Amino acid sequence: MKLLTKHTDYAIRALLGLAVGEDGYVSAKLISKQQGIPYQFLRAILQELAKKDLIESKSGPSGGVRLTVKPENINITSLIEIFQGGLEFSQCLFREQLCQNRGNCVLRSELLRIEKIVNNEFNGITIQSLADKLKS
Amino acid sequence: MKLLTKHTDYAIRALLGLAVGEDGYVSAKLISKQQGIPYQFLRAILQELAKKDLIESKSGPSGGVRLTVKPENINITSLIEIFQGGLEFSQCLFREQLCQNRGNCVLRSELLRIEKIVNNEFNGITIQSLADKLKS
DNA sequence: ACTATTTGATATTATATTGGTATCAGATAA
DNA sequence: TTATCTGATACCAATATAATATCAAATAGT
Repeated sequence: MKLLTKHTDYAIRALLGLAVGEDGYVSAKLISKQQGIPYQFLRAILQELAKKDLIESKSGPSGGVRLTVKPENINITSLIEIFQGGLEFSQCLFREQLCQNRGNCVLRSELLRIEKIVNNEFNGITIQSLADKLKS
Repeated sequence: MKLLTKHTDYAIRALLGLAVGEDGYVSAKLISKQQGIPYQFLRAILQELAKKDLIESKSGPSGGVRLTVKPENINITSLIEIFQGGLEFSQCLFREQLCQNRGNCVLRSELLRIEKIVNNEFNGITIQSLADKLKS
């Protein structure tokens, strides 16, 4: 069971690469090569990050993307939100009807509790904190 | 993103039903109806639970399944283990090669840390504790 | 013995999610 | 003008999950 999808995983790697690298625009092509991320897949991810204004882009030669937000202000929770629509550990218990029996509900409340714990943990992990760990 | 698959979800519901219900064998047919679980799907789940000796079964009319383990000794972590092979939040970072760059590793250690927290929480949730919440 | 009901075992299909690719237009630096 | 880049979008592939179907063996009641 994966907590992070490839989208989120690659987004973290790409942002981490931008954070620790030189200033200025970096092309998707280069990031793809450096981080071992499939090119077209990465492109889609970067476009999404640009839409959410975490990075900005420039077309043409010497173009690429660069951070617009400080690495310490980008946490994993927000990336999970963007690429996975949040965690929603208990969604499976809803489906069409909403809580057929009480048994669902007692489990659901536990799942929501755990979801909060995990979200809180991810809130504390930022691109900067990962970059710091990388250096040490 | 679902933390529990339907297998685990249904297993919890079925066990919870057995725990709060009358003693003696209960047929899959009845559990299926009571808990709103697809019959054949439930059968497969019950067979798995029987193999793991959490329940025992009897064929024939008036047959069915019943608990062999006290509800307080069945926790969610063990069910996740049976039906999902554990959580393994960080598996996505391995794949074929093992840690292409250091960036993976710093994230991986965080995921492992969170995985432990979640496993610990699920360890504290048992069929009995859910049954208790159900009554209150 | 016969029948209905149940589980054991196993194969198969369906659906949803995730992961990845391809294409073409528009921007821009040299 | 050309090569290099992003924006937008459509599409395909692989995998995991969810669900169904079938048949043999066990067993209780008659």
